[in-house]
Amino acid sequence: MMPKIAYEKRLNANQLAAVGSPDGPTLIIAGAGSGKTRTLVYRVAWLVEKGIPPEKILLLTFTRKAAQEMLQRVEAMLGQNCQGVAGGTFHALAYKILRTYGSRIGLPGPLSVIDRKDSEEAIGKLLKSLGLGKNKDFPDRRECLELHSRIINRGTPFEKGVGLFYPHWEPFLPQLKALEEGYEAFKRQHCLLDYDDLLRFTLTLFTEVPEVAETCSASYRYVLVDEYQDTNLLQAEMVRFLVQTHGNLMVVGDDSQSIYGFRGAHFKNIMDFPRSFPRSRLITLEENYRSTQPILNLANTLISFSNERYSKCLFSRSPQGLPPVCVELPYEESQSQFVVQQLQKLNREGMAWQEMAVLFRAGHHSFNLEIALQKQGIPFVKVGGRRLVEGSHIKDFLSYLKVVANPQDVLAWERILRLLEGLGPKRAQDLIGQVQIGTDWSQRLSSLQHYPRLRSQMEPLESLLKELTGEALQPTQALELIWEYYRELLPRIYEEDYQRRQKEIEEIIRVSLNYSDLEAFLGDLALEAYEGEKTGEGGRLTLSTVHSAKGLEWKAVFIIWLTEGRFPSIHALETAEETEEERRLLYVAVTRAKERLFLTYPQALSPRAGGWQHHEICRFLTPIPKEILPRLGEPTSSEPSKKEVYPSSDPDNGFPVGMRVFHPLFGTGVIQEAPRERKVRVLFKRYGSKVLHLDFAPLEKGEAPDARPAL
DNA sequence: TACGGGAATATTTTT
DNA sequence: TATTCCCGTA
Repeated sequence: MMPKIAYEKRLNANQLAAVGSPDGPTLIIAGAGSGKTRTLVYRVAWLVEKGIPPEKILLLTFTRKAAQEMLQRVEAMLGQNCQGVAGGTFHALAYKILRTYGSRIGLPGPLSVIDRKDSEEAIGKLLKSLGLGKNKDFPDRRECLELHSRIINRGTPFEKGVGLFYPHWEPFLPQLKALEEGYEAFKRQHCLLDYDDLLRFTLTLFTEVPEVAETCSASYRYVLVDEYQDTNLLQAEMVRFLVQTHGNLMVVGDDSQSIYGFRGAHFKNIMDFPRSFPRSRLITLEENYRSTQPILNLANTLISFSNERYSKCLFSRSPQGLPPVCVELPYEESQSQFVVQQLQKLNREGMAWQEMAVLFRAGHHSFNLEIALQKQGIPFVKVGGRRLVEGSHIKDFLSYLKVVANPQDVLAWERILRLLEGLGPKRAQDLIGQVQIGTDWSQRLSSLQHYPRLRSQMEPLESLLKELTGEALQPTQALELIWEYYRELLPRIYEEDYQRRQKEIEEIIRVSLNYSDLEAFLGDLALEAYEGEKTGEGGRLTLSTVHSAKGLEWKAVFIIWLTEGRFPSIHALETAEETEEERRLLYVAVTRAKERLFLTYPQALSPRAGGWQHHEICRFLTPIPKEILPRLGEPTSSEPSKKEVYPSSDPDNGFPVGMRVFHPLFGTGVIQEAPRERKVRVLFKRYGSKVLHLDFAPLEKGEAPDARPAL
């Protein structure tokens, strides 16, 4: 059969080599913008054209959306349906496998995936029952979960992990250990899996039941993995099992874009590929089709200061272009103003909103800008940061469905119960108890009849649950029944903004239309693997965290908040390794831009600390020559005098021992001692004790900071 | 016990 | 900004 696609005309030599790779392992090192996605798309098309049944191809991507988009492109090229191609994230695949074979390792169904909020909830309960809840020095539930997850994803034994990653919590080791065991027991007892469990148990399954691994592997003939630099050890192991029967593996990645170290990813994975898979082919894609040369010059310079060795130097076909600029501004407000002005200017010059993006290190860095955009009526979507399914109204709403899918899910039961008026944490806890609420829920609920206030609320709830469990319903049908019940409660709970929340619930119902299987629906929601709003929806500016911007591109890109402590994040500077990852993160951000790139930073932090804190420009930009990165904006001379910021110069610096202080980056802490002038030792709950220069303001109750200087 | 209201507090990144 | 904490009241 004549191939429909003229591969030679549409691909460069290296891309072509990759697309036509013979069987066996292949590693593709693909620089930013080098047509990595394009190559994968053509590879899938090529395989299908060669007669490989689509369902024998497994495409593992970082998000479900990425997989969907690639497959759409394949279909467009071939004019042929490729829905059979298995695509999605490692976590989604793991969940599918565990639902099928989990019973082989003592995980009989139903299995519910719990998200981070649920995990925190569970840990919070345990903290309380272990009597650790009120100890202020003990890590809170969020911190406990972070510790737990980090240790699992690094594959470290528990005790060692605590000492290694969280030495200042080592005194609590026995309690932490008890908590850890309690958490594992809790999940197992109630058939709950957290994100880490999905990968962990899949590996356990593959290891302990080899024939399952073999079956899974044999159901595919070609495995393709995108963003391989961001896989962790567990995921790499999973891949190894999945290709064991055929060895046909193609991974694509870029060591310079490894930005998920906090999740245990290490670019060592990609470096070790040739050793793990002997006789593998290596193909490098260096030609950049995305950005102009001035932007690439910045990217190349940026990464050249890295301590680690990188092999690539990006070069472009479009040498012409405006240089990127770095703009210093006095305050956050001025930064927002500047960005808005430039956006409007570009838009007037003919650039559509969807061709532009603003990127930042952390979700909340865009708050101020969002307000400014709203004022100006600039349409935008925000990606990353807060998640739809983590809203408490969504969680409440879905709880009714969750208990149908998994009657053991006490987290969902508790939510349902607590929505009843007159039923608080205590009674909910009593009802649920330590035992499984399980199938006898109706009996338990009827015990509520004793409380007069609750009696009238019981009837609707019971009949809802009966309807839901009565006959097998489609997810959408079930949700509509629930909505009938829940829509009454919504305005009562969220008086202010229940309309926004109502819209979000309707969005969830819309998503459910694509599903006929309850578990799959809930799983995809928890794994963020559903198709949200249609992609390519027109006319909106994108605001995104850098992490969520991975793999995407825009004509004009703004990167904001390039100050020490924000970008790079103060939380990521403990080790040189973390700092290097921040550098790569900036590299990723910079390489998103096709034509225009603006880097901005305000010189002062928000005035919340009671004074204006002078802030340094991001360390990665300091050594960049002006020819590569021109600087705009005058350094402001309005640095506040020490007297304005620090109210007194008492012998103890005005910071007496025991006083609570607020540091804009470390949060609140307590002064332990003031050993020298202008130096204090402060104990921060989260970061332990630190000696700091007096560069922050005391926390004065009730006293608002001075009015902001006019811009 | 539940719950309202006001204050405190936390904000890295994602599955 | 938005959740979580804490306390007084019913």
